[in-house]
Amino acid sequence: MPGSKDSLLRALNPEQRDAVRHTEGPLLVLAGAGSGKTRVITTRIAYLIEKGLAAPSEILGVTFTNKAATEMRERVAGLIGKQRAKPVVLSTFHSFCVRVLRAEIEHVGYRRNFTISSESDARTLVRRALQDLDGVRESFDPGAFLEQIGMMKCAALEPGEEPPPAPKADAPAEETDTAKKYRTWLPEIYGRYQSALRAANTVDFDDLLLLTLKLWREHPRVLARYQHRFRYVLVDEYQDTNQVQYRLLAALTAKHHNLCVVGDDDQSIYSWRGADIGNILSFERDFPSAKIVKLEQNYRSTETILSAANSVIARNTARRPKNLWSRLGPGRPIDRFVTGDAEHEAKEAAAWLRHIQARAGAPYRDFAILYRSNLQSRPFEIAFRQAGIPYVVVGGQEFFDRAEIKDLLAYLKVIANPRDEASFLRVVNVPRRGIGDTTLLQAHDLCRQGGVSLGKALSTLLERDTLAANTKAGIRRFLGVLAEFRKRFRACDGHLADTATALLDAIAYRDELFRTCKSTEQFDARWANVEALLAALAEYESAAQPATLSGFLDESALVNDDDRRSRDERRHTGVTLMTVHSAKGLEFPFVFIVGLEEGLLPHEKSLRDGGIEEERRLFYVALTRGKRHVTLFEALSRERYGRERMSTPSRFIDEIPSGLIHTRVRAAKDMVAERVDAPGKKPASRRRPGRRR
DNA sequence: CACAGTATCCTTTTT
DNA sequence: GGATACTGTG
Repeated sequence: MPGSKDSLLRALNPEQRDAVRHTEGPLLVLAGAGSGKTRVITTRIAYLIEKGLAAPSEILGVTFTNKAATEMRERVAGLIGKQRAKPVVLSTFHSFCVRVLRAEIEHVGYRRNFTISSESDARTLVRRALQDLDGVRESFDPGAFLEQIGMMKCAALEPGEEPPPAPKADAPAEETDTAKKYRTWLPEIYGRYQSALRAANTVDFDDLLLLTLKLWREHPRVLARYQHRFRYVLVDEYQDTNQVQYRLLAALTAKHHNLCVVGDDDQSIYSWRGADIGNILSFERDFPSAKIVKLEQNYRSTETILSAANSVIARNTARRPKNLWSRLGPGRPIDRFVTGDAEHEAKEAAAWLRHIQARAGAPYRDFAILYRSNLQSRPFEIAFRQAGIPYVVVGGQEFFDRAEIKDLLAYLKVIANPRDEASFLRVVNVPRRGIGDTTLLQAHDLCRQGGVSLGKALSTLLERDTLAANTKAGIRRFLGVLAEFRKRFRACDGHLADTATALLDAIAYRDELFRTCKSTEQFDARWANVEALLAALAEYESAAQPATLSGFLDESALVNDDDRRSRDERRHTGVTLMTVHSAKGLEFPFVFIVGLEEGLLPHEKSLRDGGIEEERRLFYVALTRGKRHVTLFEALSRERYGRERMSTPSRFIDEIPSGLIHTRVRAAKDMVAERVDAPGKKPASRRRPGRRR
């Protein structure tokens, strides 16, 4: 019977059992790919509850993705029942921090109705900081600053402090002039960016963590409440934690010391987001008396796949040695296809998929196409559609990047948070109200003098009577709408979707959209997006306990479309197309890894930054997603920067013992010849003679 | 002030 | 190839 302690343990191997039974004190579970780490976490949660060591609400399980959080919730529910599982707090770091901050942010100098700034809001803020800084009209890239600011924030560094050294060791790379320029301006830009966020009562993703840490630091009594509440803390994918997350965990568990982290240093693939692989490598130093359990039996992949993966990852130096083994038999060799270009690659993949399907009788959902970057999905979508193969593309932010969605969300944000300047500026003149740059410039000056919101500044301008009649009318209408809907949303008693619909009516957004669209098809598509957002509002409304506007906005900032669905709803019948990053934690009987070329996997940007080991881990993650069979694809030529360019095979292919791979060249002979003879953009030394026939 | 057309930039991965 | 910023014109 599910539920009893013994039956919980019976399903585990000895090491897994060790990990579950060691309940007190710090514990590191080094869980190799496919070794049952989710099973350990969920069983451990169930065990703590069954043994009466903690009430469900005293357990906190932290993950990186919403998907992982829902999956864990479902599995815990499967072990102890839905009702008892409910009070267990299972969420991402970011969602957890939003919860904390919604209740306590006033302690650290923000208002409770703060909004979370989107990536594009953030870019706008940095761009403005750059513009204000006249004298430096060099062409700085806001994104580059944002990236570095993010790195500093993840390391818990303030604007004045020394940025973290580039985390990669293998390429010392002397500093270029541009890099130097960026470095000199970084503190200034970071400082301005941060004050802009603060003045707008907005926080970015990193602030969610950073401000929670600050809150706990500066208000020990607040921290004590959380320490008291969460007797047991479990962390999934610990290898992906950054410095701030590490400190949050250390602070939170300083009282009970019951911190259980599960991870695999070989699957650390988020250093670009500030993840610090050192956290998992030095766990026992950070948390003395920690117990360490290693899980090395793999229950997922064939021996062929595993030995390929093992020999690839063995080339990395910064890792804890481990040796994954499996009892699932050798299985089939890894297949590899050399194709002509991206379109050809996709067609061959479709044909190969059909072939396997016919032979193995596998349903579409058993297949996954894994690529390095989202751009690569297109040709596969086209080829699969042509071949009549159903598919689902996972990821890509697209939906929230649509102009109409950004507009609506900006309206909602500026209604929730009147100071949210980025959102304000996005919608003041949507639809056109005759409020242009000149007016806003005046308003801006007023803001700076008076420290008031843009809305206040505009109404002051109205009184001064220096504006065109048309502009004044526009301002009145806009401010009127904001005031009215602030009131209505406050009083709407959970009827968010209806109120939002009324808002759209009030600003005649549908007409505006129709006016700006070139064709009716385009209009239909874009209006459908708006309706999808309204539907999301309605869904949130019926799911959330108290449904608030802020709550919805938090969710739309932190939860992507795919995460919204439960595992059942996600059970589709198509082939899965996604990035290797989003495949982490998943498994498929048949995995196709595509675009195995130098510059793509490993990605050229990582090559420049010297992050080759992380790229190797990425390839390792991709390989270990496969259960029965893995196929590798590469194209001899690929469009890059809008131009067709020859490519060389990924170095990682050669890191797999050649006896495990079976290569087939499907590209035209002359293309193959051309590649071999091509006057090298890449050094010829990359190619080993005789590998291709 | 609005719009259209041109110039210019970049392109990884995601909470 | 594609999005976004800037420019010049109506």
